[in-house]
Amino acid sequence: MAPLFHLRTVRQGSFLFHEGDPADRLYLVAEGEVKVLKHSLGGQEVILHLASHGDLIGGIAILGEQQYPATAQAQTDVRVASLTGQDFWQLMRTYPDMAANIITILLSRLRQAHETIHQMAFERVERRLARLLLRMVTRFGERTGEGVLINIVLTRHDLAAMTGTTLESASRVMSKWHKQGLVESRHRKILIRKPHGFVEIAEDLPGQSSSAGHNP
Amino acid sequence: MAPLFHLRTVRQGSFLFHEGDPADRLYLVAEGEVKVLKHSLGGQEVILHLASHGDLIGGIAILGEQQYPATAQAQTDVRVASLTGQDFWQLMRTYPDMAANIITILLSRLRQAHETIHQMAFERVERRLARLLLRMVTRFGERTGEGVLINIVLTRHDLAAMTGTTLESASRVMSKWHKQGLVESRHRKILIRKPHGFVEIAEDLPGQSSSAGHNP
DNA sequence: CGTCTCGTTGACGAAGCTCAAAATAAGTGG
DNA sequence: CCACTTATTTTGAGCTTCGTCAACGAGACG
Repeated sequence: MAPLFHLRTVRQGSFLFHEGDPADRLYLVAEGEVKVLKHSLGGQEVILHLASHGDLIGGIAILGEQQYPATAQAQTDVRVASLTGQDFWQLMRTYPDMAANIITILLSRLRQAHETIHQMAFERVERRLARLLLRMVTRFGERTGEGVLINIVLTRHDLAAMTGTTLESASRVMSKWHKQGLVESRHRKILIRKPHGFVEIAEDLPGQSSSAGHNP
Repeated sequence: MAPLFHLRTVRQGSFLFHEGDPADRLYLVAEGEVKVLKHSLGGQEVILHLASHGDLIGGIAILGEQQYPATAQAQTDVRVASLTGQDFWQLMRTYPDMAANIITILLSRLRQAHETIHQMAFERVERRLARLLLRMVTRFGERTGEGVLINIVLTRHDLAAMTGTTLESASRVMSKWHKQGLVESRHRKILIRKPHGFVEIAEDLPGQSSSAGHNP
């Protein structure tokens, strides 16, 4: 089993692979965060997935397709195991339980992707961002005296790329929320002061702020 | 093996399950087309996937989640095999090669979903529609004397739901293309007269029509 | 021939993208 | 610690795409 794997450390900001590269290997994330993204012609990006421990990246290599359809970049320092598509199948045959694991992972990812499509079709930027922050809170949130800190570096650019909008729009919304006392920025990280406020925005609860119903 | 499966025929328009239903079974499509969709509060819908022979529907049941996150509706008359999540795992254990199959299917689906997210983030309605039609051509296209017929019933509503836009916008674009002699409607089906025209729209080729470059 | 679904078209407005510029924060080397 | 450089964020103004509301036309079907 050992020889099939190839362990590697990737520094923050480095790329595991770029869209269009020959898809020869797939990666299992052991530690850290990897973002999977796609670029537009104009240089903007969408983040399709933020992978953590146990996640599969570049799975397309399993299919024997020619090229990676997306780019993978380390969001933090990362440790990964990489293997070829062939070795992957070998591994599945040897340890059938792993196949079950992979299926589970893929199903979750698919559900998440569908959720994103749904949101992009129907929900406006503000709400998409609110939902994103709530998800980030459950994944990276740490209680502090002042609120919940999302303990990962997230720039406005990242937020925009994760919600399918522009840097400017993301900034505007964050800035508005800051004025309302909902969030705070702390060294590139986001501090949520009133988690409940975001639930109100994400779902359609009244809250006590600004515009009430949108259903005239 | 036989007793694990439960074969069923579903008539066009009927539902396999609705979003929110208890997710007790998953389905393998034997014949016909099933659309997987989600509704907005306002009653609009997005089509997340159009499943054909060999496809997996309601896979979420495998995870043991409580509810289906989407709705599945027969686009044509359909034959499906259904089984419980438990039986699914049983099946995987008995026929490990099936696991490989499922992984392959899920990876393709995930790639497609990512492609959709990318398009919704960066591309405008017209181009999304053009790409959709090209995909439909490769899947359901049949050469005829007048062009390529997409041999499946697709209303403007369907087109809108598949591209994440509104019925009106889809209609406007189709109508414009009709005037340009690119498409024709034939009993709820779409006839593509100039496939190459769509490639020009989908990619960013000049063609000889309307607005040229958008990159000033 | 009436009814129903589907498609077309127009007018209007708003969300959010683009372009532009300035302000702030974060690093860096001395 | 300060001066300087670079990255990030904020904010404004104008404009475009697209969604919304509304009305009408056309085909299908009993």
